[in-house]
Amino acid sequence: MNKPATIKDIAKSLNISISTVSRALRNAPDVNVETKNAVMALSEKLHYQPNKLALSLRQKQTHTIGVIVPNLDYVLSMMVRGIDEVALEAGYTVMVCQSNESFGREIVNTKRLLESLVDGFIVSVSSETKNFDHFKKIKERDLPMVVFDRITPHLQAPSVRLDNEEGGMIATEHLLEQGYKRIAILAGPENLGVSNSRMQGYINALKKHKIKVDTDLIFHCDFNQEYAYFATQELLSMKKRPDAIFTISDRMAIGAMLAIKKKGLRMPDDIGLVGFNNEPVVSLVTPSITSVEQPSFELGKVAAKLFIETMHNTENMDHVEKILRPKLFVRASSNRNINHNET
Amino acid sequence: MNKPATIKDIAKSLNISISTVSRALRNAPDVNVETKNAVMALSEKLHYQPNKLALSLRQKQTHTIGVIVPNLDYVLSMMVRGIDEVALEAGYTVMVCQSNESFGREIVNTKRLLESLVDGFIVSVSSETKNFDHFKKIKERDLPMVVFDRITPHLQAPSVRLDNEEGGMIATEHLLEQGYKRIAILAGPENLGVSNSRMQGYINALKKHKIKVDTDLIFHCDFNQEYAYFATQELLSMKKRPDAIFTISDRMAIGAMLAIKKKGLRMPDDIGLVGFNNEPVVSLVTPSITSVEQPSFELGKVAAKLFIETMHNTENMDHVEKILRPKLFVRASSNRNINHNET
DNA sequence: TTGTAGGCGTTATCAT
DNA sequence: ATGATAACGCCTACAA
Repeated sequence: MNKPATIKDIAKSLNISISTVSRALRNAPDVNVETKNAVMALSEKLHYQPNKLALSLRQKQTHTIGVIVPNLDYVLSMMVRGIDEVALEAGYTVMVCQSNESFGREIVNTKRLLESLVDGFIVSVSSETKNFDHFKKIKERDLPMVVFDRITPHLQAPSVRLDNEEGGMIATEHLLEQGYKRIAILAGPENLGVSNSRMQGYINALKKHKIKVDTDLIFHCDFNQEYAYFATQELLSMKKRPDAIFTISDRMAIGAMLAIKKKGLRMPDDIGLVGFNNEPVVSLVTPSITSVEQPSFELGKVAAKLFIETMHNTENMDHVEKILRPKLFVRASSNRNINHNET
Repeated sequence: MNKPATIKDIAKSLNISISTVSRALRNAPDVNVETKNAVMALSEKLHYQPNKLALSLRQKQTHTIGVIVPNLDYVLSMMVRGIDEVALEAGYTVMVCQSNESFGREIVNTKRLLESLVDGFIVSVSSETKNFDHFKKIKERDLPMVVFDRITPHLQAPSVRLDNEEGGMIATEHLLEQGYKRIAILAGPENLGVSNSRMQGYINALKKHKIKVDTDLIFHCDFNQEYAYFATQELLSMKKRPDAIFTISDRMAIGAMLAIKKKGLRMPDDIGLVGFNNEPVVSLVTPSITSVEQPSFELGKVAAKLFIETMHNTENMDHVEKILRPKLFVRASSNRNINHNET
């Protein structure tokens, strides 16, 4: 009872050939009803399950998708859940690897998944990655690959991403509408696409409103809370300090908030603050932080769907680009209207 | 160039037999140095990689560990990283499935992983699970299984967990030392082991300090922020309200904090608050929340190590139980000493 | 309608 | 030191 039953066992037990069993199981048209029933009954009884390894070996596909992500923070783990959901439904299993934002780790993960003979990849590249040769190996094997979230022009592949420019735009315009005049931006590393796009949105918004872009108000720093804290301290010690800060992630917004509080400034009165991602934490802190939401779960689903299309499609789809729209959630940190009405 | 090379290709190309190639590759002792070198060189050139499916099929093991977790929140994702770390080093690949705290989903995941022919399981059971038949199938297949974090007496298997009783104990004693007299506890669902253990620790601490346990101060509610919010509101509207609350998770602590603030009470003066897990969020809110930390990453590593031991060990290890110790991080929400010195 | 045989990529057991 | 062969579990021409 402890080793799984095989078609061979069934065949022997029923005194028929293996191929007949095989046919019956996959109910081929040309098999006698009686034998089919007999096979079905027995396979049921023995809890027969086809051996995936044998199948994969034979069919040369594992029905597995390799997913590589830089980390599993709130946003990405939601995206992965979206991917998982769609993949499962389509009969695929998902293998998730974290690169921990490390280039080396990303290479190792790619290699491991390639060795695991996944049928294709859904990838979000690490912030450290500047060389893309390891991904080219995927193409060389003719495996489908979809990039999502952190996309890059260096990779020719169908992609799914947020309209980060619009995200930067609506965040900045919101601050302008609230009457803020000197809006600073805490951007991420200079080579990171999402960061640059959000910053471009910020610049576009300013231009649209005929406001001169002041490069002193543009700050690049690492993608985390600590750096944002120190960067904000610098910003706040300028002779003409900004009266609002837009950070391109919520983690950075938290860092900025700590620096603002330490300086003794109040939000939204003295200074406005807007983050990005709309993670749960922004509504837990005081004041709650306005943030740009991206439809992460949905984005993951779209990525998986696109992958499956790509897989079933013979023609090249590298040019396909799905772009989802962000949405602003206004909260206390930047809302002068509401706050004035509060007790 | 697009299909991976096989030993067959190498053999043909070198005009030697497949088995010789196989031996050379795994550098068996009885193979001519020259041929070995030739094989090595060519396999290098062709980027030969053994086909894992074929290997697995042959050896009847996939070198894959199935991991089932109720969710991927902060604590569990750290644990999974710990598992991953050790597993990788030992040559295993990890397949992670989330049950989303759902019994049905847990069954499906078990089934899928079983079908994927994983070599064994590392499991943390969902809060909804009361029937364990699906896990018994694992045993029936003679596959090793380690349970971690959310363990249960219903499952006979080696286990790794936090000393939750001690966690409840140190949290409660800390509150007592800070001078709090009427300490309430927000516990989780009644059937959840971790919850009961932490509560037992709470009770033990009270008993140790000769304080009568008041069942009115023991509140069971769902494991999340919202329920904790409402439960706290109820607690605070008692005629003799508690002067401290110990919640068995940080999420619940946040809920409690919101209710406390809404009621206009101040922490730590009017009321003390201690959470559990030491998630990053507890140091971001105001006031920061005292919390019991569990060594999650370490716990994951221990679980994986135990798994590998179990796998390589013929004798039954079901009785083995590894217990890690918690540590209290004192913060503003319960620290009357420090806070009195603050401006 | 059913059975035979070959193959997916690998290793292990025999021979040679 | 090397080769032929069977086997892992399954599928699919092809033959019967």
